[in-house]
Amino acid sequence: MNDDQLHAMRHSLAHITATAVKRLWPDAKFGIGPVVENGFYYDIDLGDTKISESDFKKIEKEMRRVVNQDQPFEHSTKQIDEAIAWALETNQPYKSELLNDLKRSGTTVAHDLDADEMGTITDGDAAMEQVGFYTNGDFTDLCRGPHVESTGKVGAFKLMRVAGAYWRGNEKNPQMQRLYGVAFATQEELDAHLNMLEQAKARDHRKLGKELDLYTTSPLVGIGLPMFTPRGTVLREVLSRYSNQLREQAGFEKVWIPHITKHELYETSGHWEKLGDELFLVTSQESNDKFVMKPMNCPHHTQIYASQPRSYRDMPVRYLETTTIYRDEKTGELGGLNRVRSATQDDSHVFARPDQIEDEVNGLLASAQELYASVGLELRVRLSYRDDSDAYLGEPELWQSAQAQLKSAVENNALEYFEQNGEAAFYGPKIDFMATDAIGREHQVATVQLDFVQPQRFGLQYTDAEGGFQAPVMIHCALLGSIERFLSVFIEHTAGWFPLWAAPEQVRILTINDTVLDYVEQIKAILAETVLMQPVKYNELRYSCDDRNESLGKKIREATGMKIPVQLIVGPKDKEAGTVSIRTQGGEETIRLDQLAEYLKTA
RNA sequence: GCCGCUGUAGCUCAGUUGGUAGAGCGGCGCUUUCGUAAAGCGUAGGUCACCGGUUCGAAUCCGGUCAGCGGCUCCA
Repeated sequence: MNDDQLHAMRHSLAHITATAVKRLWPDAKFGIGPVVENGFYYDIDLGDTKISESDFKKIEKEMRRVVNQDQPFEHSTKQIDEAIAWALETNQPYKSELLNDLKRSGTTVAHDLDADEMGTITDGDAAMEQVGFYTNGDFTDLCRGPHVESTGKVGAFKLMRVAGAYWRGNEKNPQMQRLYGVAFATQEELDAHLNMLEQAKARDHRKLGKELDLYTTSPLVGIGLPMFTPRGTVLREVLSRYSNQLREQAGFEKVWIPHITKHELYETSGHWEKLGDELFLVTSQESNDKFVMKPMNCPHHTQIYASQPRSYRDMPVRYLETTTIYRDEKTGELGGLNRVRSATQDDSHVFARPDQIEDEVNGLLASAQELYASVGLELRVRLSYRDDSDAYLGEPELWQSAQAQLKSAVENNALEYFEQNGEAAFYGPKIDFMATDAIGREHQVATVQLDFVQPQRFGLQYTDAEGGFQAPVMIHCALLGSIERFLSVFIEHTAGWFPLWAAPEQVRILTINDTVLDYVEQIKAILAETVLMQPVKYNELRYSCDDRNESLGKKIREATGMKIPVQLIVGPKDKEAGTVSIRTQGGEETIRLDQLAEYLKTA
């Protein structure tokens, strides 16, 4: 089956869903019913009646009945005014609205329409004379098609969920109920899809976050404000250390800034307008100053740069800081670690001369590549450039040179990339990194952004060789992005089986009985001296010992449940032979105790 | 913020048409000292998310609040 056929099939299922809903609720008013990834949906308004998932059984049953009746999809056309009359007669106000838009503009696509006129009645000249309809059985719908021949030819489907959706995506409009379904050509493909969803659910970072004891939330603290347990904190710190280490090797220096500031900082930077209601305000009982929680770090860092005069010989100046920003996101958006109100960035800012952009970006890209290779995520990048509009600030020549330098750096690093004009921020071009995880999902992670505007707004300078003053270019970069978001990706990518260097608990000794406790002390002495140097330097081994009075089977079960990468099983035989039995995901092996440190360092 | 669903022990979940709670795991105690995914016995845990209403009586019905989940919208 090709994509067009699959599309027709899914689209036909949207009609069949509407047919079934219309049979069950004859007063149903219909919005639109398009094809989406893996399936389709239909927007429905049942007035005060609400469909819930408990209704799916009977809707699906009715859908199957329609499918079994194998009703042909019959195409027909109506004159536009005739069609509008049809919509009024059949009490379908949403269809009527769409038809009026078609008549006026020849399209129903919201952003192609005049916002004021959208959905209003028109009686002028028609931009479109005739509109298409499809009829199956007793159900007729305004539709461009195409459809499969008849309702019997739709493959395997399943209703998935119902959700609120505003008519035409506008929150001022009535909210309809959106009925989602998935559909595939065969039952096998549907099962495979449902299976993939199960898998995704099994590795959901919110589930694993609890099972592996990584982070928690509390209604007393507030939603979107996660707290990290000792295990989760190890992950945060080891990732942050790695990210920082990569940049420290490239000449970055750590700085530190407070988490609140007078709001004037953002008036100067230009963020005050832009971030508006996303800012957390902090009231001072001592002064009249208006303070805010920092929603970003760059303005603070500019003030460190500005704290002393700079020469062109000092450039570039590179600052690095892992620190938390606060944004008051809409509550309905928050959840897990993906979207939070307190996000920790492994942030860095380079203040560079324009001719240094390529070298600096080059170094950052190399760091990103090393980091993502270590965590096993595949990267590709998007280069976002300006277009010809005047929405961008900064000299066009500077833009041109900077964009060329970015591209050159990307090519130099042999990164897979694509370019988009018109996607740059108003203050500069950027590189966004997309990482593909183990089950094929793509996530936005690191970014490298050039900034021509903030240096100007803050009046940053350096003295050039002729004794004149020049404005530096800022290069913003976060390799992990937000540590919280990165962790959600990392957890789901690894399904909680972190690589040895990152695992919160790397090694657990499991004893078979109490006769080996003295031997365990010898093993612990070795582990205590073992320090991993790759990929993170000075990564002291994190280990524990389960010497409880429990069966070995149970200890293995628990350690495996916690996804401890290396389990050392120690019994009388090992003690006698001077060995340890190593159990990993890859299998079991026995090595001599004097080989243990080397084994772990090279694992 | 809006719509829908959900909220019972630390965890996973039962709980009939309304008659003030139950299992497994986990915890604790005792016994057992065991070789690759759950040893045996005993025992303690709950203001059924919270607040209010209906009722002789509410985990159960109704309303509100909070939180979780799925979407919409917003942001990139």
